[in-house]
Amino acid sequence: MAVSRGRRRQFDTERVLDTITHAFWRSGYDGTSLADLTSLTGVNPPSLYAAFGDKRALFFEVVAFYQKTYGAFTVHALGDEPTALLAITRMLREAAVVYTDPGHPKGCLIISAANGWTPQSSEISDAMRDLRTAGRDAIEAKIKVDVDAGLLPTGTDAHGLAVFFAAVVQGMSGQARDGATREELERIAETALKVWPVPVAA
Amino acid sequence: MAVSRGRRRQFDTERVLDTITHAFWRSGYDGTSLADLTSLTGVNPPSLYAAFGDKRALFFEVVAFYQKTYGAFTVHALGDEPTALLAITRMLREAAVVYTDPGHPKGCLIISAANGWTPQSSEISDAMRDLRTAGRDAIEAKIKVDVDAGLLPTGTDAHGLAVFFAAVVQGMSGQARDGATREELERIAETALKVWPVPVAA
DNA sequence: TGAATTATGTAATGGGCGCTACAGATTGAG
DNA sequence: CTCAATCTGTAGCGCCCATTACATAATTCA
Repeated sequence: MAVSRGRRRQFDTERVLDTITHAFWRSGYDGTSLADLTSLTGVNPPSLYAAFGDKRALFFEVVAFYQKTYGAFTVHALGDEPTALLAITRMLREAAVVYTDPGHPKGCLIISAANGWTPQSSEISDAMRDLRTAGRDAIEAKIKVDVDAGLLPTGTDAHGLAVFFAAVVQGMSGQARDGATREELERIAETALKVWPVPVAA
Repeated sequence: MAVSRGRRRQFDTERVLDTITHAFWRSGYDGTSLADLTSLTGVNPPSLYAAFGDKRALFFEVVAFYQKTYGAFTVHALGDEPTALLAITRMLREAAVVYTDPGHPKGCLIISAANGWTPQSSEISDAMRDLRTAGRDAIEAKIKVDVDAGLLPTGTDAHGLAVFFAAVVQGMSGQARDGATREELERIAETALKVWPVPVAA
């Protein structure tokens, strides 16, 4: 076993994966062709297939890469912050920054890159929808913890709030793709936070 | 001149346009093929081209039809209601109903059917983005009227509010396509309305 | 030095796409 | 009844797509 016997890979896998991530992020699953990827990366189809598998598998690798990098802020916000309010506040504020970063495509890849259009991408859009639903459920769970701890009123509708903030994030991604600025997205975030069940401390 | 000289059209144009609208609404511009449309309507490509022009022109006819029918509620809400609060309230509540109506695809066609994926649909997605921007500007104008009339505080950020509600509508459409129910969308609407600058009368 | 193994580049495959040429069908005008 | 005009169905066009067969280059093991 040990290390590589035959010819060595001529390209940097992570670098190529990053470039491909940008392509899928900008143009979506169906809108990105293998020809696009080879012309962007300089890597020919057989090498891409050997390294990542077919287009579907390649896209899932891209999603995993995206979740570890550009999209990691949501998991970090919900995981690191002590309260639901702090977590959601941080999540929305960082979304405003990331979704409008000039260094990469606008918005969120998981929200916009596959939405169930063509039959061949339906499996992929189902997976993306599941990821979005999981994010929404994570928000709901974070709120419920605070309700149970007495930090939020007993009658707080955790599910309703989670759906609301999930919609706000989805809307921020859409607005960013439509050309909204970071400042505009931050305004959306601050406005949305006004609905919080208890007064927000200054 | 007067009426038709040769063979008469064998299909009901409005009925076919409605069916095609549903197809584009469900599967998007790139995800809907001419073969799909012929199999759904029973009308063959040459007849479609004679009646509507090429795929691009057909889609624009679909958008016009959508705006006159399923999507008319936004224009009606902003045009008929006397105040910005009433207009936006009605718009969001009707969006919750329309976006989850089981009689047609979920969400909003103008928000979801063309988002700038493939090069051949970039002109179309540009047009859709312009329609979305026009809607956002209409909300902003409606708010400004109330600010000028003294119904809202002088310092009210009309643009910020408009961007926020545009994002909420966009998010509601996305949530609907992800499977959210009418009740969940209504919850989003009621929650969003809590951010209104002055207390909402019961 | 060979032989086995892995990666690469070229070029092709079958399939679906938007679109249309063409012949036949249907209608009104004369 | 004939002709011109319009619509319809069949069948195909060229193009782009994801995917891969094949020969060749690079590398390790014996």
